[in-house]
Amino acid sequence: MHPLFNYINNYATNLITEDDFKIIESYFVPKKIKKRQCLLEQGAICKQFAFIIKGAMRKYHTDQKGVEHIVNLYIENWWAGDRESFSFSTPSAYSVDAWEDCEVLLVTRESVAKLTSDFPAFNEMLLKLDERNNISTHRRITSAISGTAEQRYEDFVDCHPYFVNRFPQHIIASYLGISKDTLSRVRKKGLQK
Amino acid sequence: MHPLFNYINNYATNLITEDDFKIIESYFVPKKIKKRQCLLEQGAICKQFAFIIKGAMRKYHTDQKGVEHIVNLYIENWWAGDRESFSFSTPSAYSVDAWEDCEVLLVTRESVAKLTSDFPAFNEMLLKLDERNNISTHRRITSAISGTAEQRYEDFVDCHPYFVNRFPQHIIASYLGISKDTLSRVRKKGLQK
DNA sequence: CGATTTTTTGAATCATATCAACGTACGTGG
DNA sequence: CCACGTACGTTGATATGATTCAAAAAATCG
Repeated sequence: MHPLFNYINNYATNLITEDDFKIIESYFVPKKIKKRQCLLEQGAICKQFAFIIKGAMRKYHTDQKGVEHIVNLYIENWWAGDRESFSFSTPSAYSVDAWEDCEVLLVTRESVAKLTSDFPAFNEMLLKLDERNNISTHRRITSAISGTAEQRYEDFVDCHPYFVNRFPQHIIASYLGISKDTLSRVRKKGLQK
Repeated sequence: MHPLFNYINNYATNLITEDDFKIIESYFVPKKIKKRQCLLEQGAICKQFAFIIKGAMRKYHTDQKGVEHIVNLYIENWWAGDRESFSFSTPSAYSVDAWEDCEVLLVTRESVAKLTSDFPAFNEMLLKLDERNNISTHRRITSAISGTAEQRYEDFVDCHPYFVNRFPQHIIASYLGISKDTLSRVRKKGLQK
């Protein structure tokens, strides 16, 4: 079955049929994104969200000094994009690019609005997605403000084991807000236990 | 007009009438919470969310060493509670208590479900609230992983000026994940500019 | 295989935490 | 109105965890 079909029905209580899904699917535009290619560039407006069928992506902010800070990591069955820019059509503070070659489905804000009103299941999915997102970012903040580098890495491994072997350490370090050198030492220390 | 009435219509596009609001209001239970009194205790299940009419509250996590980490601050026209525990009836990792004497309106999960299905405006409000929350926590994470203590305090003042004179510095320091001593020094430095 | 990316490691440095002491402000009860 | 306690803020000295930088080692990829 199509990953997006499963994804929607996974979240919804009023399941969609395969016929429904054909209509839903027609609102999405398939695209291949090569490694390092951008879906969104900092300063631009996020015109579409991407549902990842295959591959891995990252969202990052480049500061005044040119340093990239990884804000989110994404793999299959995740949505990639900048919500603020997408919803309000404001210039994004983030870039999104492919870390691996990707296959994604793109959807515009207008399509989302249409799908939301036509398909209760789609609406429900978005709701739960938002809820889940809220909860997980909340946890991430708790970890970020209260933990040491070591604790934060442990929390990360607990919450996102599927990222650990999918992204290199320096990317994960940036995601955690610590340096790659520190992460290397933290991991070494962890292994000795 | 009632603050909650304004709040809902502020977010909704299909406004509610005053008659609608009388029904909506009937689902809420008014309560006064004295300073330092808990709405939710860590380990308990969050049975209700509080809409704050008057006063200020905080949410915090107490770690193994007994140190409190402030996770959220709330004032008038904010919702206080732990979403994860509220939605999934799991023990909460957080406590919520009153920092000032408060007047709140309590609502249960069942009432929220009923209100959501009966009043599209209420549903819409919750959606936008979630969206707004997602965006602001996202910004907070960006600030937390990429900035120095000084930058993080500046971001905080930018985003939440109304908190600055409402909560003491040691509370704000904890919210930012820095020590009260460091915050004191950061502020001193800031004044000299 | 060579080229590139990623990881490791040590040494020096820096930012922040910690601790303790003191100063200040505020509110309450006498 | 004063005296006291409590909470809050500031400050210096010191400790510590994390960063930075540079270099080398290891892994990955075409």
